[in-house]
Amino acid sequence: MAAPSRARGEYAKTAARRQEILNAATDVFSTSGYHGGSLRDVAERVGLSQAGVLHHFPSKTHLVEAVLAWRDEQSLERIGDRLSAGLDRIRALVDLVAHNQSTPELVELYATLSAEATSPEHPLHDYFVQRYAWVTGYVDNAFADAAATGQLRAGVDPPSAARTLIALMDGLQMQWLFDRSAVDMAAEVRSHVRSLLAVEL
Amino acid sequence: MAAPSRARGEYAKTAARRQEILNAATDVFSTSGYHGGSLRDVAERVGLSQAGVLHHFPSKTHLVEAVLAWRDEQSLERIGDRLSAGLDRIRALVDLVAHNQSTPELVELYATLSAEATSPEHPLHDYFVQRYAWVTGYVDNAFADAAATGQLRAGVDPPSAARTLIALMDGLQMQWLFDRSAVDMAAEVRSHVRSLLAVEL
DNA sequence: GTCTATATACTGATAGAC
DNA sequence: GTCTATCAGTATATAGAC
Repeated sequence: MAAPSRARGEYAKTAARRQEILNAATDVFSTSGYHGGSLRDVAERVGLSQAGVLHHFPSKTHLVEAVLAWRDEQSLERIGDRLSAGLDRIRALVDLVAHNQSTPELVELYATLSAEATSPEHPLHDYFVQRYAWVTGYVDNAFADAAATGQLRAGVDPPSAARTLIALMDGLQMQWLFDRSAVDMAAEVRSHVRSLLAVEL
Repeated sequence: MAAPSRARGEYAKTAARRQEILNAATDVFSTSGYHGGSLRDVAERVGLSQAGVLHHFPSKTHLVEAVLAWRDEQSLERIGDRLSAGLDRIRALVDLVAHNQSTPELVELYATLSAEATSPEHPLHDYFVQRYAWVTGYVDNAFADAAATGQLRAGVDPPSAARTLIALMDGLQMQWLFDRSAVDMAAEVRSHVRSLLAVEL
């Protein structure tokens, strides 16, 4: 069997470089959005030429998609132990909001890109359509589980509760991005969730 | 007294042209944002050259600021009879949400621009900081009035209720922009407000 | 008031040397 | 894997004719 022509260390170096680029790109796209951010900005931060960046990611669109894929993977690792369901899932969500308060950069990334992507021609439009569908379904299932075991206050409709909770989270993020001392996102979300439940959170 | 060198009709024509440009600019900035939208796009829609547009508005920043000033003026005319206070103010807000459902373009304009403007270097950053401060105070006052007359459910904190209501509205708009059949913004807002009140809305 | 022409700068992407 | 050089496209803004 022919061994690969490069030693293992070379691959690791490439992977590390890709990671550096993804980090820099997160910075750039979160502050300037997709349209406003440039490959040259990204390249400069990582000490590479613009063409150097395009060696690792063949286009700007590929790059921004890779950023989101990587960040989603990370979020899933945080939340995503598969046992979580029902109220546990809601608890994990509240914890995620609390955690987000320590990563304004990521919050800004999703807020900025998703707003840009409401336009159907935006390269990330389909990504965010799918993302919203997935998140809504995820939370809806959790509330439906809770309802089935009598943990939901009377009159609370799971699908509506899901839409509302996600909307609240997104909207609080906007206020928080403009003034981080103005809002305690986790506290507001926790208090809202409590108002939906018939049991302790 | 020397009369102006132009007849009244000339001024009216200029004002009409400015208005055409503002309409076109609303279109462009709402779909592409500030960074993504270009003066040439605006000019093309209104049948003018790019330099022609810059005759009426000296820069892109002036133009987008004029768009927002004009739209704010319109919104204030809708909501803004000065007698509205307390619960009436909240009712007017819910009505505004219902009305917004017939103007997706405007909803998109504010959603897109405000997300872009979270970055402090964005030309609209200060505008949106002020806007959020004003809106939050406006709603906070309404809830405080309601609390003082016993119209608020026990345990509801006016500042928190204000932040939460605004967040809910902003967040619902995002979901609605991605899929207008997925959310009934007015219904969700109305139902949320009811859960805060000790009286009928 | 509107145009054409232009200055200046920056964009994403490609070609090819090393 | 990274570079320089470059292309073609677009941007905002200005100068000056009409």
